Amino acid sequence: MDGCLATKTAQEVHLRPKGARTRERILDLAYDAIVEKGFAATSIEELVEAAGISRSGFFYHFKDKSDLARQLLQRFVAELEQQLDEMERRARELHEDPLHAFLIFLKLYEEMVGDFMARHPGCLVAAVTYQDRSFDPVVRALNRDAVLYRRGRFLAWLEEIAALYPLRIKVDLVDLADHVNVTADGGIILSKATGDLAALRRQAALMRETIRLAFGA
Amino acid sequence: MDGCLATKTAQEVHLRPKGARTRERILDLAYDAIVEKGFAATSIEELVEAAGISRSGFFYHFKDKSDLARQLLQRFVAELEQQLDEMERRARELHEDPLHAFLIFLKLYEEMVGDFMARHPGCLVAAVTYQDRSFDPVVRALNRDAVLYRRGRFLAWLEEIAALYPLRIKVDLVDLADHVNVTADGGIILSKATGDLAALRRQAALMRETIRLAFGA
DNA sequence: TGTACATCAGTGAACGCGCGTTCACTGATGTAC
DNA sequence: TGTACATCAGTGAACGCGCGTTCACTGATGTAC
Repeated sequence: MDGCLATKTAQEVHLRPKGARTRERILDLAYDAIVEKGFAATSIEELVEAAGISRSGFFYHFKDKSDLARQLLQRFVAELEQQLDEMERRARELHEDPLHAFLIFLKLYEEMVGDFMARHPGCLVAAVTYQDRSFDPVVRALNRDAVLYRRGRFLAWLEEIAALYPLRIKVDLVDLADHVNVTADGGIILSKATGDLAALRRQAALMRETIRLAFGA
Repeated sequence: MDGCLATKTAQEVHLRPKGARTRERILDLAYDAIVEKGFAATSIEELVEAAGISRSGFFYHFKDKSDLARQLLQRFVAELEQQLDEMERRARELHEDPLHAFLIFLKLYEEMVGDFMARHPGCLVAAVTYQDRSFDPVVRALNRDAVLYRRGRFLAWLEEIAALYPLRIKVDLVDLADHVNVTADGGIILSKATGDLAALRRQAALMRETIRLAFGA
């Protein structure tokens, strides 16, 4: 979850072959539309119209509508993981101690979600999760694996911390790891539902505070 | 959000007029379907087939598909508020002190979400929020107001507490109030995405712990 | 450098299906006198 | 208690539209010799 937070890496867009550019444009349009109104309510017609190609041009790039969903989620998950990797790298660089590094990471995370809502209409993971049965089993499995992977990422880090700092509250580390994702997903829903775009960031800040307190820092 | 957590009050079902019973059955079926695959992907055809009536019978009970959404959300919000009222009443009854009453309330809340996932496929508020543009403005406004109402409910209680107990962490009370909802929504997404149905309850327990620590109890 | 062929990135027309919605009608139940 | 009428809770057939998908074709670009 929080899966939600990847940004577009639009670099060197003009050097890529034409077909890849069109494909990316369709994926961008599909992302926004799906997160706004759902997968079933997003028609191929509206996407190709916005992309400026014909309906059959779509089927040159995607086998069918399910294929669009699959490619979309794959790209999204890859970009997010890359971004988290980069943030973890920077945080670890700035502090040797795993707890302080994690708190720096969460500060970066907070900043990331800060402008996230300003740029994105929502979170693809939440959208997929909430229209589960609209997607084929491959997409559903992809989604589940991505969530579990992030759980594992944070859990490993938290175990490192717990080896050095005693936990001050009665909580399983798995749940603390999930809490990072839960805050992002729930925060995005809160922001979307209320229209208070800054709410997500404030929830991320509260989450960071919770982690800090959990280890008594 | 957490809006998600209402249960059906199926009492005296046999005393109500026939039409009302059919209408309720359609609403129940629509709820499950919408939360599973989304509003646009849920067809009137499948609902009436499952309900055992004809397609035109549907339009006797609902003006159009938007009307179904409106009635559904209205019923859902009303049931949830009623349930929260009841839980607050019981909690306040068990302890005079607002902080301890709130912690009792959160324990009840935790229990409620505990079997929630076992009985429900998801949360209507999250579903509506994530297919925002599939719904008409009335439904969207209804959704926003319901979320803000719950924010207000928890905020008032937290202010009562804060007048007696100093806050131990640097957080706005509004964000702490939102945190209750955020945990529910995010937790449901986590549970749905991973298939780990107990995850939601554990997140609720963590949230309670956070509130407890925030006031240094 | 020129020609032959292959691949890329599409077009345009057509398809059948399922969807939301309407409309004229109906049989069962409730109510007034 | 019986009859007249109204309302309730639907049925069945038909509608047009938009959707996802297919198919035969094409003009531009890239590659081999």
